[in-house]
Amino acid sequence: MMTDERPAPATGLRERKKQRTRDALLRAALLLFIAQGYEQTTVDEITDSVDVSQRTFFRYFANKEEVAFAAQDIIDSHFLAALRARPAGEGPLTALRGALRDSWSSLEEALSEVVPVDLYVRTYRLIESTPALLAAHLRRSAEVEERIARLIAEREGLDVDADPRPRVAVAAFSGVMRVTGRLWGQGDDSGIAAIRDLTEAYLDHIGPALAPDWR
Amino acid sequence: MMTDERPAPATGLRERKKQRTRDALLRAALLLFIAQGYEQTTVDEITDSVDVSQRTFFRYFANKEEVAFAAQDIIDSHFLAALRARPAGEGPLTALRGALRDSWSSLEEALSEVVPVDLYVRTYRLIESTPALLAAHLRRSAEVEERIARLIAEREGLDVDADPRPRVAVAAFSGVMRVTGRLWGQGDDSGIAAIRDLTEAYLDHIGPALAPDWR
DNA sequence: ACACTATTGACAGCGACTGACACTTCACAA
DNA sequence: TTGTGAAGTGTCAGTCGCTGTCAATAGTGT
Repeated sequence: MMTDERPAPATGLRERKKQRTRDALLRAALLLFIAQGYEQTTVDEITDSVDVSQRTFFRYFANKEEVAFAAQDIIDSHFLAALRARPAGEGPLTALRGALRDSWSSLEEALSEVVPVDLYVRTYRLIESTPALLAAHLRRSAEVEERIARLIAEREGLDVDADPRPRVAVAAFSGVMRVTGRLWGQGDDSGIAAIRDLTEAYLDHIGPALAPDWR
Repeated sequence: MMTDERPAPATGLRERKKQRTRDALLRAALLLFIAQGYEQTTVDEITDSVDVSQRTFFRYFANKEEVAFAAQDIIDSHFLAALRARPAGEGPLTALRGALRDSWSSLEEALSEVVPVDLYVRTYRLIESTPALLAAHLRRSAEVEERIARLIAEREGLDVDADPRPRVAVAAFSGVMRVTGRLWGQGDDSGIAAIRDLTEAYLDHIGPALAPDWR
């Protein structure tokens, strides 16, 4: 659920052991999901392949869904961090686009510490094509949007609940990102560069698309 | 799941009986959801209070969620119908706003044939505040958005997959509607007029919010 | 009145998830 | 180094959403 704090130095043997089982569960789950589909994979299958009890799985992940969003968690907090790092002088949309660029560039590195990048890409496709996961994804995204809106409002010294602009801007921005994310998942080119360029291109159309007349 | 066709004249006694059990299940479920919360209500409770078997419930509704969206179904198809009815000459955003107006005005009547309006309002609040239902709501909305985008593309004689503008425009528009829907659910004034005015006001901010600088 | 078939109830079973409790294993201090 | 407390885990039993099956019942058209 979007951890903001770093996992702490991990001192004892106990900690390391925990980390290892969590990793094992995560990878086993994602591989199984990709191989057989999300709903076709039972929690028992996951835990059997890691040789822990089913109960243990639910001690690490609140539910079966959550394991599918481990990578997305990182991406989201990565973006939020990038946004916070943008210079205060920038306008809202400039900051958002800048944060997008920044987070794309350093993403692969941060991501691969937890999950191989190509595994993430295939997981993302799975999320987009599995109704239950897509629903969870959208709900999570809504939470992130709210946080982004608050950040933007803060940058501009506004009250989110009084001025509509922060939420409206973020809604438009996020809407475009949803569209490009979906298209990326459906398309052939699954590289990080592809989604980045696609998003940039679509963001450029946000102005023209809102013109009263397209002709 | 978004019925486009009218329920047909309903001839036989059999049909009427079916309709009655469906209605009974629907109302009983919504009342229980509102009274005790969605997750705190079991399907058995619903069916017991209508005196049918649990199996019957699942013959009328694919899952427990679905029953919560019966009203939303009507609203969505109502809006789509309104959009289709807008004159071809209008620009995309004008048509969307027009459709919004049109559907608000005739909504209460169409809605109350299935569910009392105040029951719907309380159900909506429940959806917004119940994570599982919110997720389902967002996924359903995403489907509606796709249909809207296709309609807009059709109006403008464009290819949805080639020109980004239809999806981008709809994404921005829908994003704003999500925001206002959420605020409406949180606010005190739960009348239809309130959400209508709020949405109109927020839509007016979509241009300014996208300006490079807000100062 | 008579077959025909749509609708239902009863029952069994699966999979996600939870609470309770006992057991193992690490951590830390005496 | 050893004893003690706590953290982590496994086992078991149980709830709830949901599905398949099959026999019983109740409208329908002749």
